[in-house]
Amino acid sequence: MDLPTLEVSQTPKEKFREYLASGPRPQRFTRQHADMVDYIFSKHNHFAADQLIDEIRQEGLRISRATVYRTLKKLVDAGLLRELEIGQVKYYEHDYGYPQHEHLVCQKCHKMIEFQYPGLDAMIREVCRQHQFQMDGHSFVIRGLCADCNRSRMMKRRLDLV
Amino acid sequence: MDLPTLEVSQTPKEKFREYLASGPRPQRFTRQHADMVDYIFSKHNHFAADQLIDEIRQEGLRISRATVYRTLKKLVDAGLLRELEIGQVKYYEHDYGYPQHEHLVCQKCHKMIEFQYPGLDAMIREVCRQHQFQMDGHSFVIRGLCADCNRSRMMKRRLDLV
DNA sequence: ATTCTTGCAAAGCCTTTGCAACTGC
DNA sequence: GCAGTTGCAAAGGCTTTGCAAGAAT
Repeated sequence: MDLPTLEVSQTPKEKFREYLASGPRPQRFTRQHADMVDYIFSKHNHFAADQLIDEIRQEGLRISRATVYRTLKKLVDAGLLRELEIGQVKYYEHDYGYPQHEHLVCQKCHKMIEFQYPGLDAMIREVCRQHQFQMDGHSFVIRGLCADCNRSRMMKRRLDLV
Repeated sequence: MDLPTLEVSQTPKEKFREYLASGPRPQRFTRQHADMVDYIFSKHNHFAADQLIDEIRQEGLRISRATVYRTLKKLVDAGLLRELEIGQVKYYEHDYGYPQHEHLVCQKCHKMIEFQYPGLDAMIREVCRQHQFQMDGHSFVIRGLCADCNRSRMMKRRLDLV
């Protein structure tokens, strides 16, 4: 978490419960839902489903793989999580209470660095207007080497030349 | 192909052959390689591996699924194709002789609309500089409904209200 | 002749799904 | 009690890989 969090009036759990209850066919709020929201909003920023499953198990919580996948989808619909597609894998991060941003992804250490760029939002809206395109979302990822990995590669190269 | 093509001095096939021949371990230029480059640069702009396999078959060319995947990877390394990751699937498009651009992807008809935005490149470089990030590439996709699909949805909604 | 490439089928990875048992409301 | 949820295991979609046979240089 690099960026400042926003003020929010409800806890994530309350918001999820509300989302589930509303709608034409109310959905139920289960123990598994509660455990997942509690865990996710106590820690993470970026995570893949598989990582989450491992960590949840280590925490002693019992939720099946299928339920984790199903609940992640609901959390995205509820506006609590954002879904990022990086490589072939879906990653998730907090959406509720956290500002929109883009990512630099290190191809070596897989670190994800968040950034915001002032003009980006206006740019996106302008492009959509020009093409009469009704935007639903976007993904913007810059791949490469982070400062640390780049530095260590430089070091290695210097040593190799000796 | 919406954007103007660039002047290039070599044919894609020549460029691929050259790429394969150079390097510490020269690779071979096979009939399958030639057929794929010929086919891809005679037609497509955007395509997934599976589409390509179907079309290649219909054209009467015989190349196995494994070889298509392996050759696509080489074509990307050679700088002839760019790889786009959209959803869980990899798409490919011409890189050689075609300018850098971004995509609007319609979630209904899966149309891909290309766009260029003047300030984008400078923006990316600026962000990388700030984070001392050594960029290798980027992907920028805006999801939503294209003008056509949006229009037809409007129509339908209007009819539903009658 | 040597080394790289092909084709096949099998495995891999991540994610989704059918179904019977279960549980929130 | 009714409808939605869980867990399991199996299937799904896309991509990669091991290996023996084949082809380019």
